[in-house]
Amino acid sequence: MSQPSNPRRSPITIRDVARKAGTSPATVSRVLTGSANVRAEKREAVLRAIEELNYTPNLLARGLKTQRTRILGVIINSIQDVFYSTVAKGIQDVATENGYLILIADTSDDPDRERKMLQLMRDQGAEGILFAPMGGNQDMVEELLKDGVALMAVDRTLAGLDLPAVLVDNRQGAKKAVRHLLAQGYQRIALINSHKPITTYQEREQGYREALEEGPGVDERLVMRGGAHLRDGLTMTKQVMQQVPRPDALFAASGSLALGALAALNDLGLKVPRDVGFVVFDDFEYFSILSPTLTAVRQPAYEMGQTAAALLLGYILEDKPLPSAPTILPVELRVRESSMMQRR
Amino acid sequence: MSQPSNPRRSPITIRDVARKAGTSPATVSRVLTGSANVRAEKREAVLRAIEELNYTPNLLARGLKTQRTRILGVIINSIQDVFYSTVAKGIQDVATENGYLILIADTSDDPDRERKMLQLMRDQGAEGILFAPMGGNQDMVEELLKDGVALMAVDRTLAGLDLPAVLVDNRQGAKKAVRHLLAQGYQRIALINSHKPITTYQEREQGYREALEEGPGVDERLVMRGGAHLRDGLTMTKQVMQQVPRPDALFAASGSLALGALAALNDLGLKVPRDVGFVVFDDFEYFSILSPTLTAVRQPAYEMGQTAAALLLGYILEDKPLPSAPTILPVELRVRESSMMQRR
DNA sequence: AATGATTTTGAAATCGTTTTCAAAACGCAC
DNA sequence: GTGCGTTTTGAAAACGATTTCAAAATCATT
Repeated sequence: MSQPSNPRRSPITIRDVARKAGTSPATVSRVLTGSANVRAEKREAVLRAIEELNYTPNLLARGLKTQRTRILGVIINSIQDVFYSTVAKGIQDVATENGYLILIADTSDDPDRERKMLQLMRDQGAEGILFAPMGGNQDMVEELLKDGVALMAVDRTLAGLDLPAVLVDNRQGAKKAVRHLLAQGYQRIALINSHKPITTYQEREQGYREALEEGPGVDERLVMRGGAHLRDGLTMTKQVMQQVPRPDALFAASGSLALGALAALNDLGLKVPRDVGFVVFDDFEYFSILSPTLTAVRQPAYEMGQTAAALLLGYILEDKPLPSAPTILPVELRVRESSMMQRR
Repeated sequence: MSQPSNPRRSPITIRDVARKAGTSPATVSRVLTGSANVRAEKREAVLRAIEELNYTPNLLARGLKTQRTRILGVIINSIQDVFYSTVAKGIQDVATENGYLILIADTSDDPDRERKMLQLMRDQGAEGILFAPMGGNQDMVEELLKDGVALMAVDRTLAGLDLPAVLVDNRQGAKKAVRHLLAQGYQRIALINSHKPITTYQEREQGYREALEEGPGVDERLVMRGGAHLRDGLTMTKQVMQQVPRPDALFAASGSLALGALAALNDLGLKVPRDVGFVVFDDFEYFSILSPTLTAVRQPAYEMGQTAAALLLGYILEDKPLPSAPTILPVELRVRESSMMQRR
């Protein structure tokens, strides 16, 4: 590996400031951090020198010494996904409010990548890490927790570990959605879900089941599980629509699955909501300008990021204990056209 | 500020490894970095010790000494914006390929925030910074360039500085869009644009003008400029639609402006494309499932991030010179229903 | 076996901060 | 002016790595 010759960091250090201000680095540090009092005139000399030299402290050096890097790590499935990028935005906003910067990485739901990123962020000195675990790394997570690394699960969690977490009420959200379809008069409600062992999908399915059990009961032939991509939603939907009698409504457990499902219905020449009612978990902005507009479960993504970051920073900065039970945020059903049964 | 007592970083250091392997830190460092040869048996002892102690080097310490932090900064307008998060994804992918992690921050197009973030990332040891400048900080950017900080503009740039940049061909894209409308038979094509002094908007307007000058000429009353938000698109559209004779087509200079414009047309009871033709700069995934589907200029966002990061890392890691002229990526017009004039 | 050339090694300096710790300066009372 | 208690200060030791430099060990050659 060649030794690159190009950039040099700002060469001015705390010694330069000290020299110019006619004092020692120790004193400069004291005015920098306010950790002890320094005589007014000296303080001003230092401040002046800082100003004139345009000095800013090297945060790496400071971090090395103090363990306070003011960096938080964020690991999510995909940064392009608007749900997660909204969560990230929430995290970022409270982070910068506290002078923190965020390292971000996505995993594409690959456990090895998650592992690598957890390690890397820790080594880079992140004071805390917020992540949406996809399972498969419980051993490492446990290890990290034991080592005292400030960890916080967002959106998803890991069963069996007492990992601090901020989640949304997936079960309740799904329940609301399905109850709503039932109330509209739909009877045979299919679930388009992912089979991935991720808590969100599992909880949504649970909610679906609970709602149906209050009424007509669950027909296992209508419970579909597959990949998490659009194309998976498409194939599952085509398949489930072959049942006789045909399902008269669909509950899609995620936005991508929903888009696939809609494409499938379109291919099959079925109209929403006339032929099939439709509700989706997760509300994208444009669902309200599609036609038909889509009934959806809205998740408080931004708030989730905010509260997760606030709790973690409270722990890091003020030693506030992290809640031992997950914080669960309520979701909201946004009723739109796609679930409005038209009586014939 | 209270001294928090909670976490401790992994307490095992290179000395521990050295001790366990019966050698010195220097040698451990040598096997860690491969910077010099060490006798096979010793190397193995070291490797074994590393393994057993589960040691990973403290990257802060390393970065302090070597200036090589393996961190890149990314500063964009909004991380929730799918265009920018796609750019970020492109950056991230080549970053992690090279063992780099990215610090990310958004600015909401606030110059002060941009300033602060540039400074912060530099102080945190970012080896390079990719950003989409909104103007207003040329002084600082110039300063940073002079200090030898590896900077790279993405999507937008600053005139007058020779700032390395990777951009898309906004002018050509707009030109294609407007030419297409003209070819479809539309005559009075209005522009819904932002007045912000950001290069992308300016170039798009330029392309619009150039295309019209090839044909019917520019009618200044049809050139609207306002804020960049959905609501601004809405008001501008309502306003421009009062002209007599009414515009028969709209070119929206951004996705948000387009959504506002569509809402306005809807309010006015005008149908696309029957009453007004419609093209938008920037293609969102769902434009192809709206009805009507929207004709749009697709920008290679992911590729833009990739090339920008690749160029910057080439410079940082291999001393490859940065191109002195901006790299300009081609865009593509995706023709869909909204621009299809129906002959009556 | 002795010599010199070459590799391999470890002690110590360094990166730029913060933080002890003990000395210096100050304030106040007599 | 002396003495004593406080503040204010700077020298030096961290933090955890890498790198220089010279000594020690190895190898090759005779």
